[in-house]
Amino acid sequence: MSDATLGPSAYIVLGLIGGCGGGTSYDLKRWADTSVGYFWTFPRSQLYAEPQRLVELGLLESRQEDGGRRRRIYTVTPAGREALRSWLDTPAGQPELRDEGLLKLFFSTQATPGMVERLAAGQLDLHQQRLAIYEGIAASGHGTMPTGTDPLGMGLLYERASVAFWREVLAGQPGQVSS
Amino acid sequence: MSDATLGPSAYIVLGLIGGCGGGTSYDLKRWADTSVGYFWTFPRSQLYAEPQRLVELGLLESRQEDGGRRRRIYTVTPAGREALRSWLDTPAGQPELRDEGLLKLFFSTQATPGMVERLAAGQLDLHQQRLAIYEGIAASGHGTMPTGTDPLGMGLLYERASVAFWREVLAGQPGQVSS
DNA sequence: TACGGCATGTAATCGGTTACATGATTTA
DNA sequence: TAAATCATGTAACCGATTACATGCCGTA
Repeated sequence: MSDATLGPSAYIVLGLIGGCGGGTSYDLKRWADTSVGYFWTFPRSQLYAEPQRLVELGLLESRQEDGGRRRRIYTVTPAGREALRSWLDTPAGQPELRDEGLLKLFFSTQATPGMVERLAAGQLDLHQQRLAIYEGIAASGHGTMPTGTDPLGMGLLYERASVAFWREVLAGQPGQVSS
Repeated sequence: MSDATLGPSAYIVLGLIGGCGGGTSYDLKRWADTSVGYFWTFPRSQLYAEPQRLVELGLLESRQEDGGRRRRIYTVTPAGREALRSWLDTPAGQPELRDEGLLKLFFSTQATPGMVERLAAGQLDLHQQRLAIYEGIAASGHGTMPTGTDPLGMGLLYERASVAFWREVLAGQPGQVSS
């Protein structure tokens, strides 16, 4: 039971469905997009494949509508709830930045002149946008899910750090316009 | 040329070999472990498979030793250098946190009592260790690769933010020992 | 020359991504 | 009722991870 070899996305599905008391793959997509999707994305098709796997493992139950779209509505089984709890209690490993922008910065000595400046400007822009979104959510009180509210806090810290970092990189480049 | 559908690991290989003027898969592993590996990891076998793909694409050349271990030594071709440059000049996308610890925190309302405290303690520990490593590298002047030195700066900011964050989470939990 | 560990690779599997394809509702 | 969009899924491919398997080299 609770085969330890499930990936994080399996638990995301379990957690989302468990937290909302059941839903369809399409529901999952919408919930994810406005919550966990800010720091962990995956393609939509995953949200169709993963629940089926979980049904076969006995961690989810699916009920199919008769008429209309005949969509599948998933709910978590007791075994599923237990599997989630057990995963939650397993110590998490070291997270990785895995930032393509940093990667490019890392290899920038092999690049065309001016590349770092362009990169930094682009990254700065993206992080500022994301920061604005997070600040909006924080100001409006909360996200959509019943959750320990804190991950947003880390998001804010991370985006602020990123903005500061890329601004610094940009400032270190020759030839940037003073502003 | 320079098929735009190569993954980041392909460019890591190109960048590492390009930066060091050639080497074996084993060399790649060692270089990666002490540099880019701090924020972007992959299994060792990837460093054997990826170069072969790149040779077929004409981005790397391989020369095989005659005697001894008969290992393959890779060097970057002009086309490879060009492909790397072109990738470096492509704007990078939004990075994701993809932090399993945050994921668990996010779903912590469905967990066993005390889980958040255990999680936070574990994460705090990991981040403190990693921060100490980065500070050591920063103090000693530099890493092993000829590179734009800056990614380490982001690593420091990120680890400091993480330490602050998990400390905060821990402080918000009932029942922790005061220290 | 035997042994231990360093070094080097291959094979099989599997999750994740892209691309494709269709049906249901709504609204003009 | 036609068009547009929302919603729902499947199929095929490919990169990445795990597991397996073996060969060289220094040293005792």
